[in-house]
Amino acid sequence: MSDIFPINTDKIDELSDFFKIMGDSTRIKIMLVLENGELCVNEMSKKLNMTKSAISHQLKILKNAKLTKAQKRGKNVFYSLCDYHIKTVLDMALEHIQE
Amino acid sequence: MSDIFPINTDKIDELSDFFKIMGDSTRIKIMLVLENGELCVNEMSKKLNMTKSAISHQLKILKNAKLTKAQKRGKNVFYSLCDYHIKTVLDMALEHIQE
DNA sequence: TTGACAATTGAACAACTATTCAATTATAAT
DNA sequence: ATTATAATTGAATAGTTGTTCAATTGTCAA
Repeated sequence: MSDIFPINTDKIDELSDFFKIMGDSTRIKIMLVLENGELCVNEMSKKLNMTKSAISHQLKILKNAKLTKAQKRGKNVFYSLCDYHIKTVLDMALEHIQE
Repeated sequence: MSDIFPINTDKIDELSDFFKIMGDSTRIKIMLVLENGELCVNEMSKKLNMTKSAISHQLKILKNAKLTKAQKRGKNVFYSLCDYHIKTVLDMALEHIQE
């Protein structure tokens, strides 16, 4: 099957996995509030009006996907975006939906 | 909640819905084989080694999302990508995962 | 040490999704 | 008309996923 594709099956899975992670409004919101700089779980929880647990679960997914990184300081864990590249993808997609 | 975001909640839902549709390997494969030009369901079914039914179900989703369009000629229905813009998003995401 | 706050964790539940299967529609050829 | 091929459809199933809830861990202050 791989001969008909310009990219192989593994890459396709990586691609769809990446989009799967982007395909959740809670995770999108988290990434958007992190665009202005790092935030702890508590602050995100308030800004997004969701439980800390729900946020934490999604942060774990984002961290595993290397989209966010965490830094513990005192009682708090501060999260930030892993790389700025992700903003380009978000902007690209935004451009697409509002054409 | 909308005041903390640069974009409103409806746009966020549109964004995540878009990524949800991209977040499936079958649909990614379909879009990739369509990059070289239109194909009918039968041809896609053979190229992707999947049943026509499975392909057809996913094509319906892609069509509803205006990512593909259909044109009936004789017994066949030929599908093609709606706009070239989607290729840019795919390439962008590919760049992201292989950095 | 005790109490309060921050964050994580795992189980449970409900909601959603992709594929399969069988049946159906539609077109073309004999 | 009948047969064969192309495609769609809906129901059913199995698998996945996001949130809630309760319990737990870790840290700081009194």
